[in-house]
Amino acid sequence: MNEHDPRKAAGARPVSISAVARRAGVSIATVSRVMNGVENKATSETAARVHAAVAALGYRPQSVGRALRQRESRIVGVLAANLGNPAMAAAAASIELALRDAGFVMALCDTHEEPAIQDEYLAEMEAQLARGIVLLVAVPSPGLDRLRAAGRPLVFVNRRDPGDEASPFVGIDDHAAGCAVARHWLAQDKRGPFGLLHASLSFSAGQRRAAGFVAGLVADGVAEAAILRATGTGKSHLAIGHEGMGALLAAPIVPRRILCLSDLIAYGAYRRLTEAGLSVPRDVALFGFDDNPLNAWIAPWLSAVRIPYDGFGPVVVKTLAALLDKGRVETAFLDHELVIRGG
Amino acid sequence: MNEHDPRKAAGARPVSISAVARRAGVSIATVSRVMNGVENKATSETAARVHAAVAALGYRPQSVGRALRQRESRIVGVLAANLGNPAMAAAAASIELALRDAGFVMALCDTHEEPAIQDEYLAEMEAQLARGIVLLVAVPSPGLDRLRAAGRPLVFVNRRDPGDEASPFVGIDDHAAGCAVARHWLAQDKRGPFGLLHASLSFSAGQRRAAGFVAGLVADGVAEAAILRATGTGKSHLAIGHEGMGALLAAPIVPRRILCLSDLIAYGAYRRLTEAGLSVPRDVALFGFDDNPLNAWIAPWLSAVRIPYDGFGPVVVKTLAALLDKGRVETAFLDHELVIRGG
DNA sequence: CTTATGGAGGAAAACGATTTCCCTTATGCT
DNA sequence: AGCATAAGGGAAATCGTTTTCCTCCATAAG
Repeated sequence: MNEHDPRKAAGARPVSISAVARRAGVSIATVSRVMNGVENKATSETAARVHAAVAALGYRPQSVGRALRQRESRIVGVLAANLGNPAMAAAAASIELALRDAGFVMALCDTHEEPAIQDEYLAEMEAQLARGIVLLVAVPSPGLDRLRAAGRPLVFVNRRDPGDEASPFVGIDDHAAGCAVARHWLAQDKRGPFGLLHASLSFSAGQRRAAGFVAGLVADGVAEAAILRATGTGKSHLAIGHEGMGALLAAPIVPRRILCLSDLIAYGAYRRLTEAGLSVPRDVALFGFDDNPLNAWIAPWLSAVRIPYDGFGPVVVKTLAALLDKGRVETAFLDHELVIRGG
Repeated sequence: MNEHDPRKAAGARPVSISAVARRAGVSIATVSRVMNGVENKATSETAARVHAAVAALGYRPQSVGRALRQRESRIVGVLAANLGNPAMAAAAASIELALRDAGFVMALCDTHEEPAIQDEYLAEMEAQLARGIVLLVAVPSPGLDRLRAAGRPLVFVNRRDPGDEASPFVGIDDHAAGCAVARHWLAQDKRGPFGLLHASLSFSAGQRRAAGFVAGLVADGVAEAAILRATGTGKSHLAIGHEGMGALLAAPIVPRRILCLSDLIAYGAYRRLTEAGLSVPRDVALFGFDDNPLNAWIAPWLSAVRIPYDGFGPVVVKTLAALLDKGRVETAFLDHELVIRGG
């Protein structure tokens, strides 16, 4: 109702706790205690006066003051490997929401899967006294080793800690998911060859997905030789899929069913197939991993293992909270789902 | 070469400036000055001792201390409307890179185009003493009005400040871009009707794009009545495109060329057309806006106005720097480009 | 020989919050 | 009455920096 903005009247400086204390006629200690809901430290009458002053001045505590004193800020760093991947963006959005609900503030970064950039951000998060760090697909790096050794709260999402598989982790059971794809295809037709397109297999997620897929096929009698693997160069999964698909096309018998260890790899493969005049999924069926939200709209030709990124947030925060409050290391597995499209 | 991590030996507390000072045998003031490169305040010999101590202890200044003293942190808040849109994710990535080069730290948030969430983040950025705030597609909100009135450094990207068109802005010339699409289509065939699918037109970007498109058509003799507009409900551009396309399909004559004011709207329209058994672009041609990086891989049926998000970063930072250093309000227009696909 | 001048560096005061000691007062119990 | 206890609240220390004074010393100019 009052159109006058108190913050402007207060001058260039933002309203500080001492201004509130002065206006309420109490000490800054009392204001602090009321703001933080400390019990038995203020009569309801005093608290009301403080709240009135806070409202009148539009006071909001500055995070830096608190962070300095407590040697800990409310920031939680989220280091994502590639925000250009809609699946990761979805995961980040979900995590952000959950963090905010829990009273944290997300600082989101894109590491481009570069150890140097990851280290840069890890150091920056330390400098900001971040409460914890969430690594949405981590790469090995010296800084990561340092923080792990120092016992800082780290939560790994989607890809396990490359330095210690026992670190807190949130993700799906990659082996089971790979296996499920194999079973799904075998239920249709047991004849190979099958294709497997992957990026670097030096990380846990890819390894497990591939291993599960192969294990699933082999368990049902498919020969190892009937599983053709290919990859590409560089960091872009799109380019890797494109290049890897080129390699598969050069095989004596081109696989008619190809598992791509990420949606982006599948996109690359799709383009390569289109360039070769082949139709997806009529000539070649592709199976992706992630099932990012756009697939339903523009990739009706792509089946995929759906990773429930939308639901990651609460689980990540719960895992982080367990680490912070009780020092307990938790690993949470979420359920995947096969989304079958096309045909 | 030394495997012993100095930070662990220092105990739980991170290395502080006083530890460095002690080790170097100087005062903390001198350490601070050396770290900040203050001239004429230390002999090269003293500076060398300080640097040696910094290296030995692995010291990195804590941002909170500095922020508290200077009443300003190195954080720049980037509030994006929707990170699920790959175009925005690309813009955010570019901005992040440029900010880092300039010595800032990005804190990225997703406002979901909700005024309440945007305000929440604006307030949080204030509490963090953010150096500036970049709004990657802003919505009107009380908090935004407050910050603008307080003269805080705000840079608007892609969509102008809904409260003041004169605020610093980085984006393309939307009117010219809309006009360019019209001319492109008229050069092929002047017969209508034409379609226009849009989300809310209460914001500058959409308004200008639509106005430019219509102006371009009308200027070449197309009747206003031959331009069919449609939209949908809700916030999701995907759903809006889907629903709006449904409306256009109900028209007496279905437009064979439809401009969608964002790629996501085009995706929604694509799905609706596919559901109706129509082929894109054979039966209906779609033109999008943004041309997000995935289009080249999986949307070969979509022509689009390419907005050079990859190049936004340096321009945004330059605009922000002009605002911070010289208090100068700049508006930067980047060149768009028509990307023609399919057919 | 005095007196500016400027380089080198230390002591201490901020910055805005939280938190630890205190001190006062009121209440309940013997 | 005497005393323990607890509630209510203030003064001041503290967190890690930056920055303002200030001092000391060497050199150059007069």
